[in-house]
Amino acid sequence: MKARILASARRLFGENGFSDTTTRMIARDVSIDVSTLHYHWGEKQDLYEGVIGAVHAEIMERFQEVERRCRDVDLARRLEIAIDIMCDYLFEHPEVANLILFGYFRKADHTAVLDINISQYITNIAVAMELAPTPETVSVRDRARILAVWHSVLNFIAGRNYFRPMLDVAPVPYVRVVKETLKFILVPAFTAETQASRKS
Amino acid sequence: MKARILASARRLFGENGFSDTTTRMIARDVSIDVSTLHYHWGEKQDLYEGVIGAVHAEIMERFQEVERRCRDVDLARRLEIAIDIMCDYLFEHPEVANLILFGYFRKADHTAVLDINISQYITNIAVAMELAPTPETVSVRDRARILAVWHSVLNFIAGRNYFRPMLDVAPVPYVRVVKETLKFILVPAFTAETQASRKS
DNA sequence: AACGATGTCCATCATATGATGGAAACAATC
DNA sequence: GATTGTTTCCATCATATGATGGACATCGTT
Repeated sequence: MKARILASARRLFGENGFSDTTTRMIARDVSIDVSTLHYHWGEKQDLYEGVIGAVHAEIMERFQEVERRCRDVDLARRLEIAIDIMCDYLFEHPEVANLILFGYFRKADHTAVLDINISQYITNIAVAMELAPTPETVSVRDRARILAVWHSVLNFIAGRNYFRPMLDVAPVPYVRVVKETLKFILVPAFTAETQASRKS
Repeated sequence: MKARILASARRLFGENGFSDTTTRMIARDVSIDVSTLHYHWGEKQDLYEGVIGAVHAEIMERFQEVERRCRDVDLARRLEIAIDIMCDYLFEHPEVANLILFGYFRKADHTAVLDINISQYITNIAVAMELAPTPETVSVRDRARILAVWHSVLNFIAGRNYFRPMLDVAPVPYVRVVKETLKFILVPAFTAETQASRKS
């Protein structure tokens, strides 16, 4: 039951955000009483943290997958692999994109465990892309650049119901358009610079 | 008074979103009673629409400025001008970035006037960049690409308190990092393709 | 000064929401 | 079958919030 509540909370928090999701909505979605929810998860905030924690763990798994599949591959291909994996994951779990973006806006204490640690994600990607040898040596520029792309992925997916009609494409092609767009923007930028620095 | 309420509402809605901003918060910010607020603006939703309307008008003005300053300038420079103008404007009015992003998530009727019409913005930029001769002829690809950059701008600014410490830069350099990052990503991507197509 | 229009505040209402206590159902162990 | 621990539900509370009605104030016009 605790797990069923978590799953429902994850979906609803993702759809409506923290404030616009009531404990009663979640309870009704699972067909239980509100007090049962509180029995298992304590207060609303605790349930929310449970959701964030689970999502965080999932994302870290995906990054490890990126790292595994990027070994002995050149930069352009590494970027493509990273985009493909993250897009596939997020399109399959679109509530994750929403949850992360909602997190930006929460006026909570951003030092808490509650927060999804974006910095960690960014650094992980940078290292997986071999833009730097270790997490400590990732430059501000590279982090900012990865961040920009990470934003784009999240926004394309969190705002899919908004942007898809605007682009006038069906759901399946939309995935393709998003991937192509990201690759189009990202790959030339990074590979061009790397080639230039290698020439010297 | 009506204007003072609007200004306060704009700031607070931008900080907290629609649901987490109460009419009492706004009233207290302007040092008036809640009923005075309702007297001037009707229900909360109407006030919110007032804010969105004002912001929308402001943004359209900026796009016209972009268009003016982009005449008789080559593509790379046009892109830089657009990024500079929009970044300067949004860094000066960061609540605008928040309001637009909050709009993505609102579960409202997205056909209403309430919505900030992103599609219109995107098309306007594409035409100003001379990626297409008329608004009707802007391709899906170009719209998606502009959209991706537009996302990045908004996220960098809406999430500035989140990302700036993460990048470990001071407020002033942060603006520079954001602009540089956007240009780094955007300019090569678009100019490379244009050059390629012009070569043939 | 009288009057009406406009603006502002106080008191109040109805509702939604987070949360809890206690009773009842259920399950496991002896 | 009794006992104990766990889970679920019903009833209820305290509070926050959107919203309104009516009284008072302010100001310009006559």
